[in-house]
Formats: sequence, C-alpha cells, structure tokens
Amino acid sequence: MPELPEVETVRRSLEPIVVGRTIIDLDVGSFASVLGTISFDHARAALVGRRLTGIRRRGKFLLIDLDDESGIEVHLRMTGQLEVADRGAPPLRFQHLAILLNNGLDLRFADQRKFGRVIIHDGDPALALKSKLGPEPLETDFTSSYFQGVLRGRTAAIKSLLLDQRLVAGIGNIYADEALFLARIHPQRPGGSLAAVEVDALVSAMRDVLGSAIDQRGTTFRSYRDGTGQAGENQHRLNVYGRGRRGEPCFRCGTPLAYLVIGQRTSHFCPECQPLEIESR
DNA sequence: ACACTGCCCTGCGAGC
DNA sequence: TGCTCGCAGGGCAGTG
Repeated sequence: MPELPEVETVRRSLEPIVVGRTIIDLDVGSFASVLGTISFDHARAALVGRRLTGIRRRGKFLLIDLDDESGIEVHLRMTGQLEVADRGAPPLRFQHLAILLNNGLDLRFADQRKFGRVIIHDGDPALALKSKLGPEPLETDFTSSYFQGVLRGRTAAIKSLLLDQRLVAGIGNIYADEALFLARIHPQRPGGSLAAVEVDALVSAMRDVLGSAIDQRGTTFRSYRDGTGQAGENQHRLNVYGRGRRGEPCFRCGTPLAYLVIGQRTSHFCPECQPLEIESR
C-alpha cells in the first residue's frame, strides 16, 4: 500500500533513469481505463515526442513533468507499481501501460486491483491537486500550530482525520497507526480533544515515522516495489500495523495489541500505551 | 463545512 | 486437497 514514503522511494529511484529521456511510443494493455476517460490514441498523440523534464511527488501522487509544460499524474492506490525495465524484458504481472523511452527502457505501470490511474494533463498536473491536498508533512509549512488549527472543533476520530488528504497529504493507514502509537494517542480520540502537547507529539511522530520509512525505502508487504523493482525494508520496523489483529505484544509494554475498525479502516494500537480516556493518562 | 457510507477491484489467506 | 468467503483500503461521489 504505497503511502508517502513508498511513493517518494519510487520517485527517487526513477528520477536518475527517466528524466531527460524522450517518449517514443505507448503500449496499453486490456485495461484501457488506466488512462481515465481519454482514449489511447489521444494519449499517444499527447505523449509521443515529449521529453521528461522532472518527476515530483505530492502526497501519494507522482507527477511527471514534460517539456511542453504538460504532465502525467500517477496514483498507485493500493497495488500499483511503476517500474523501469529493458524493452525486451517480459511484462510485469498485471501490466496495463508501458511508456517507451528513447534509451531502450520502458516505464511500466502495473496494478493487480485496477484502482491506480495514469492521468495525462494538458497543463501542470500539480495544479489539479492543489485544492485536494493539504501540506506535505515533511515540509516546514506543516507545523504543530497549523495542525492544531486544523483539528480545532473536529469531532471525527483523529485516525480518520490523519487519512484526510486535505488536512495533511500522504498519510495512509500504516503510517497513521504508527504515528498514533509513537505519540501515544488512541485512534478513536476526537480530533478536537487533543491537547497542544499531544498535537506536538503527533506532528513530530508523523515526521519520525515517515522519515525513517523513507530511509528504509518503504514498507513492502506484498506488491510494493520501487522504480527498479526492489522491495523496501520498513516492514521490519513497524510497531503496530498488522500486529493488532494478531494480538502480538506491544514492543514498549508487552500488552497484547488490539484493533478497531474506524471509518472502515482497521486500526492497530496498544490499549495500554494509547488509552482512550484522558482521565486515566 | 463536516461526518459518514458505499463503490471500485481481485489475489490471497483463513476456515471448513 | 479443494472449495468458498471475506479481507486489504485510497480516493471519490453521494447523502444527511
């Protein structure tokens, strides 16, 4: 499940290989809606001959900039993969699109569950995302006071608010659970009930879990790979995600971890380290 | 504006 | 062993 650290790892691994290359053709598989509503012919007309000038990340979106000020937006959703391979190499399993480059390499998009998309924009793809995405949690404009303002008066569970991309961009289920554990905050606490010190701890925990996950080149459970097909290592560093369902012990206190479904997402936490009642803290 | 639900999609692991 | 069933969940549309 690619979240900010995984998407950033894909970006970093692709950047030196694809930037500066020119698109010579496209190859689409049977799943035409990977391109959204535009036709394959339209996509080919828009992309062939374009040079890739950069690759950026915004939240969980990858943005490929082209030399005519247009761009491509890629979202991997749950099981998407974006990988570079030699033209002669066999296609990826579940491959839906290949962008053929002038250096003998193909940029390939695969997705087992067909949730991911490759969207071609006439202009800067970042503009389309501007209204949908909050600040980047690793940038300096994501401050504790900003987040405190965002949470003020909110009654929804903090876990759900962390997943709202309009409030902060790039957090998914794994890193939301990990950050709440580090900050010792129960996932069901109403967002507006967090004290200033708790928001401080949460903001700092988000930075910690995301930063170290990038250092580990992402979390690989099953399908996630970087742009060269390499798995990440962060799955060995997780404190709670996936462990609550199995009732495994908390690494901090030994209490069996628990899980709850919040906003239709499984939330793993330590009932001892992350109490729901503020009075008992 | 906010909170919440249902939808998309399919391989895989659990259970029988 | 072979089968069925439900889980995994990001973003978006739709409802109240």
